[in-house]
Amino acid sequence: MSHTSGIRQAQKQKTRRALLDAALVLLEEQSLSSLGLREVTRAVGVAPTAFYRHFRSTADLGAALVEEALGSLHPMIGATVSVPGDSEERIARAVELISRHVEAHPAHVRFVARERHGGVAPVREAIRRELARFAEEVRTELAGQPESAGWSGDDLLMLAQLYVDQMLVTASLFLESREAAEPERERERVTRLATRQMRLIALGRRHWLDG
Amino acid sequence: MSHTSGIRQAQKQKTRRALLDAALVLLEEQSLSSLGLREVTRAVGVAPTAFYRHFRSTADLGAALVEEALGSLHPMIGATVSVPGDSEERIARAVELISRHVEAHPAHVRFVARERHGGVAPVREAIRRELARFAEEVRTELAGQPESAGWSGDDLLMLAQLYVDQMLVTASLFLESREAAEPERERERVTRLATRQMRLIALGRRHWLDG
DNA sequence: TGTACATCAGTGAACGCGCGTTCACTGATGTAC
DNA sequence: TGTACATCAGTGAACGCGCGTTCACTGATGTAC
Repeated sequence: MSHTSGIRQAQKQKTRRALLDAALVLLEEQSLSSLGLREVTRAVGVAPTAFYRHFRSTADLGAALVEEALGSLHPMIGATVSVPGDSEERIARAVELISRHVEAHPAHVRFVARERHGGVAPVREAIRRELARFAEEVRTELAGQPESAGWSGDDLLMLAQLYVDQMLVTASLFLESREAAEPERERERVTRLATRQMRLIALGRRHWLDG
Repeated sequence: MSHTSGIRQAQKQKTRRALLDAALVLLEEQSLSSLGLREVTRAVGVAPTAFYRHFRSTADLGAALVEEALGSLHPMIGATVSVPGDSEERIARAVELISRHVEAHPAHVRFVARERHGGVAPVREAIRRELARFAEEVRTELAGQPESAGWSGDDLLMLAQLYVDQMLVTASLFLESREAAEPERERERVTRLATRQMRLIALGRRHWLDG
């Protein structure tokens, strides 16, 4: 019947998943441009040649990881911006969401942070494209808020990009906090820092049209 | 006489310089964790074993590059923050300085952007330490400005870190602009974007103590 | 349901290649007298 | 200034190793009748 059900397809998906997961683990300690095909298959327990049934190269596997990692970031960014409440509540909730996302998907976050400026051009380009899409979506969210009355589309995109970059910086700090001597204390320090930075940006936003 | 003059020392320094320069060129297209010792010596035209007269490993060479790259970033950051004039003039001058720095040291900027979250832990750590030092210096600069009256040291550091991250984001955008279809147009777009983002942050700074 | 054939995910041997590292060396430069 | 010895940046051969890729294969799963 279906081409995507059946025992054979299920088994193939399972192996593919295992390759992606093994790669994510290996990429915690190295970058994509030094990741070896044999390393990945060895970690999974299949023959090196099995790799080619799923990916053309490790760069190709990397492209698949971009889609997966930014797919998981997508709902988080949407939720971060569209949270209800007053400014202060929204900021607290946004920082909380970023923190939870890092706890839930540390390998994905690390991968994006590392490969965003990494040595594999197509992967870098794929991340750049996805982040540009995110910024557009954030702009659309922002445009719907009463605080954005009178803003040009251009200025809204400027603000959206500032938010997206700030989210990535914050996510990266949360990631590093996991390896600190006292992770919980460090996580709280980052929460406090990110909250105040967001607050300052929100203040700037509020007074943007003052002049 | 001196241990650091003499023909032998001069020649050694020249080879060391050549190794660093060759590495910087190679690192435009890949990351440190995949850079090979033989690659570097081949590019310079010396035997692979000559490498060991200068560095223990490519990671060690990377650490030397951190020092060099952030040493060149150091005066730029100081100049960016301590420029005279009113807020608008200072912002324009700061963005201009970042743009010029990227034009003058593109390989250094790329190296820092790439390896800040790269796969080589000691290099990552060295960059983190240097950027923390920069943030401290920016805080000191900010503390001397009249706009900072009434600010806590903690809040000033928060703002300094926001500035440092924003500078790196902007530098990275200028770097990417060099590879755009129309580099000059793209550079102007980035200038306009970065200027407005800095302006928004400056607005937030001005109203930080309002509440 | 049973049979005969097609598909295709994963195998395992083999390949040529470039890697990092070792070692004893060479010969120009430096030093002591 | 000249001589005799020490230093040490760079050499070149050799090593064992893991890499990516090829190829013909196997055998479980899928399909047609």
